[in-house]
Amino acid sequence: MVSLKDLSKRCGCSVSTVSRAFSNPDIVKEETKHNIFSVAEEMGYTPNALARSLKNTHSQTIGIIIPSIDNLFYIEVLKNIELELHKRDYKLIVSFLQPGIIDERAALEPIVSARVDGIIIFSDNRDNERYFKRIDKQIRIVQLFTRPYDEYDSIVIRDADGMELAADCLLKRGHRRILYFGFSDRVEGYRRAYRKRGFPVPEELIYIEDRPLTAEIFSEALQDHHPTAVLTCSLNSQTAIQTMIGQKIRIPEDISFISYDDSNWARIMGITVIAHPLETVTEHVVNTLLERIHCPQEGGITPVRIEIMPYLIERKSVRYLHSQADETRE
Amino acid sequence: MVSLKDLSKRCGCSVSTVSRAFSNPDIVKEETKHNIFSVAEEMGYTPNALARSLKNTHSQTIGIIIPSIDNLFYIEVLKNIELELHKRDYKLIVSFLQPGIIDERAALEPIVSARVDGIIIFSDNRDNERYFKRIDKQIRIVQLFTRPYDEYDSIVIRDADGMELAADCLLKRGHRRILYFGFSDRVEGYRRAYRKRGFPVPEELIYIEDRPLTAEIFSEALQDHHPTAVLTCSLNSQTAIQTMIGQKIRIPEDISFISYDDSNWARIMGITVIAHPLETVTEHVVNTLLERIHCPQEGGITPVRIEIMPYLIERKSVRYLHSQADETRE
DNA sequence: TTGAAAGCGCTAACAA
DNA sequence: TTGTTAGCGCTTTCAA
Repeated sequence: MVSLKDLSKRCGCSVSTVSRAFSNPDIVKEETKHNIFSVAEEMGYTPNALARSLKNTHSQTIGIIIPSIDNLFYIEVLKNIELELHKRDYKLIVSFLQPGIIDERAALEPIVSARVDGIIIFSDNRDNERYFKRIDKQIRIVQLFTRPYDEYDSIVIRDADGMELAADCLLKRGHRRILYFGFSDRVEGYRRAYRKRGFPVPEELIYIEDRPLTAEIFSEALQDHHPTAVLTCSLNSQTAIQTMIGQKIRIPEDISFISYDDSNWARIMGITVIAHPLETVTEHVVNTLLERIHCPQEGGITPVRIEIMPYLIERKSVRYLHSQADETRE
Repeated sequence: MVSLKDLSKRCGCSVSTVSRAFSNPDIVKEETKHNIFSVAEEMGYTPNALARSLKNTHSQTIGIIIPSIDNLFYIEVLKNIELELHKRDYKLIVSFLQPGIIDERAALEPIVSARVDGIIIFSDNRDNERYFKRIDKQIRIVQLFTRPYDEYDSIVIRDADGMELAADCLLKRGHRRILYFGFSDRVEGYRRAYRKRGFPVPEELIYIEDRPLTAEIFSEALQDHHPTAVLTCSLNSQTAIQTMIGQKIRIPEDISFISYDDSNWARIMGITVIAHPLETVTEHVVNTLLERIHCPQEGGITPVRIEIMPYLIERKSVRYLHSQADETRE
């Protein structure tokens, strides 16, 4: 590939002059510069970012590690982050996790090797604490959606509050028997919604699951508790809706439904959801990371902790329950 | 960050010995090697891929450019390609296109600058032919799903054949009035299916659209033609299904439906689809690309052209139309 | 305004 | 088995 040296030969000037023409054009004579540019164009020169990065101590590259969880939101976030980084002249190295095959550590290694300027992670545990500690402080790290490490910057979503929003939306419409399938860290919002309205929390309707929900478990729960509404998280929501469709349960006529996390199918089917502000997330991630990179503060860094509030998108999956009588009739 | 030089000082040997310990361990004495490794571990050494790539002439990096079309299949492909590349010690630089903001050319530049060993593109035109021509032959290019450039390797899907599969599935079940919304390159399959069964092709039911379908257009078509079945492509499918849900049209009781391209929502809603073999695609892309990289054949390269056959996934969105009588009753 | 020279971290040919 | 040396393509002092 054509290098500065090749250009310099054809231009009859030194390599440094050619270099300056690209990286510091102001200090080189118009004429020389024009000549260099036209020769560069003619020879099809593209700067070698590898060499440049080696010399400078930044690579204009960010690494991101996407967990295997099949959440479309991650992809939206990925896309938006890449778009924003591109505008700011950063490249993105992407690595996906795969349980049992590619773990965080395996994903991290090539990224560190590539001497990225920053890394975006979604870790939900400190399993690789030792490895993380070894990553040079030069490489900035920001945690997205989770906060296992106190020492890094983080952008997280206030999921419990989001869940409260969802539960309250249902409560407000007269629902009392709301079946909950989700993570333990969010259930507090569900309980809070009941308490704030002065209703007893129906603990028997709370299913805290760390593993994906199955159609069987869901059907059983439906039969056992006769809920008027269902509130579930991401992957669980898919199982729930699929099971209900299979059983010809109409939404919202038979059962009302809110899904935590927006998705394509929820939009298509008119399911009310709790969504996350994509642009806000992107903005915070990129800003936080790049600010750290451009203004490196050695020594005691206080990690930035940004919390983002989810919001409710009302569609057509929640029915208004007028009275207790109505509820009994279900 | 700690370098080979740092290690060599602490180990009391030369930089080359340390280098060999990592890249060619067989030719360095056990003892020396062990010492080097333990010191490396202790000092937290991670090889600098930038420097290595500069010296060698490959970067173990592939670039991929994802079009803005909101097709989940691209993402699945992306994920699988990354997973496979990771296994083979390649990193992936991802760039998304954004109409009017980031075009192919803008996406390509940093990737070429990063001196990737190969590029995966989804171009559907030759708009950037001149720029492509300038990309050093050292960087291998493979086109995925489309084939605008004759001179590069390509992996494409036999979409017309896939469409024939879909149309025939409907025809077989007694449907004759199949509304088609899709791209012009696939419609031939639709026509072929009719012809093969000896039915006249209902040209009035064919809507060839290059722009996304709107709910209005779709509703009108439904009213005008009273189809018994609908056959649509990717994004059009979403509009179609959403419109039908909105109008309380039952699938398949009122109208049968097949969507070209599988998706999450299709799975959830039990929609019969034409799907693409993800693993086959991934395998071919990665193999084709890496083979080219590892066995560079200078001079007249005959581009590889791989065609992949889509397949039908039958779910529950196609109804059996027993007789003409049935059809009239619709 | 330009050039010469050193060096970023690594590899590889050559010599020892 | 190891060390010396040159060089990948670039930037950046320092000097001219």
